[in-house]
Amino acid sequence: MNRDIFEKSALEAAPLLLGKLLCHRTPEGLAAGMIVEAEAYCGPEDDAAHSFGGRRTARTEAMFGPPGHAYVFSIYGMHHCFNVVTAPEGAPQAVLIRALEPAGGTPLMEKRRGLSDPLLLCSGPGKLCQAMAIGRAQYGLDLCGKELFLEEFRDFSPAEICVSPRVNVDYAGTHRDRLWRFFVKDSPYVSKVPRRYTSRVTLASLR
DNA sequence: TGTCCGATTGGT
DNA sequence: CCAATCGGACAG
Repeated sequence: MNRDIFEKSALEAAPLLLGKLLCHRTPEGLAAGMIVEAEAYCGPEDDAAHSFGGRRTARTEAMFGPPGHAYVFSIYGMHHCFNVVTAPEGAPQAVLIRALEPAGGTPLMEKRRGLSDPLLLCSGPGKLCQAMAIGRAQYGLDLCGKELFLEEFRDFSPAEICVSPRVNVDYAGTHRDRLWRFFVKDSPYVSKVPRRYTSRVTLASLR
């Protein structure tokens, strides 16, 4: 995929990433899934972002780097989350990929997840990292490279994209209720159907 | 070094 | 609702 989409702000890039294929080539084989859910983390001003206040540490370093690279972090001592770094270098923004619709290498995903229900393979940020074998080793990888990369797949019209508040960021202050989660309308592969959500509205109204 | 806690998941 | 389980952030 062309890098220009990654140069946009996280808020602009998140909905555009829906419908793209996330692919991971490993010695075990190729696994791929279509992105159906993503959240924007908007940088220093965003209370929910790891880069809030400009926090720059070994963990968040990738977010400060050039766009189109992987920001992977571990959580709860047992899961990983995968983000696409967006915005120009120096602007620590990222898009959390929250769910995929399996699209290739499904047997490999089933083996890694230890289950076969396609609805449960990648319906959550931790689940998709396990299914795709994304972990510490993929931290910082260039997503325009040959190992972990995105590909054009299909497009969704604004009418097919819904928004809701982000998941599990109640700790965040003023940005807790921002409608910065984007997902494909009626997709059974979304991590969880939010209580409240609306059809996508204009970018301006999201701010 | 010590303490605290989470952008989750799976089971009650 | 709740526990699992540990790397990372930060205070001292």
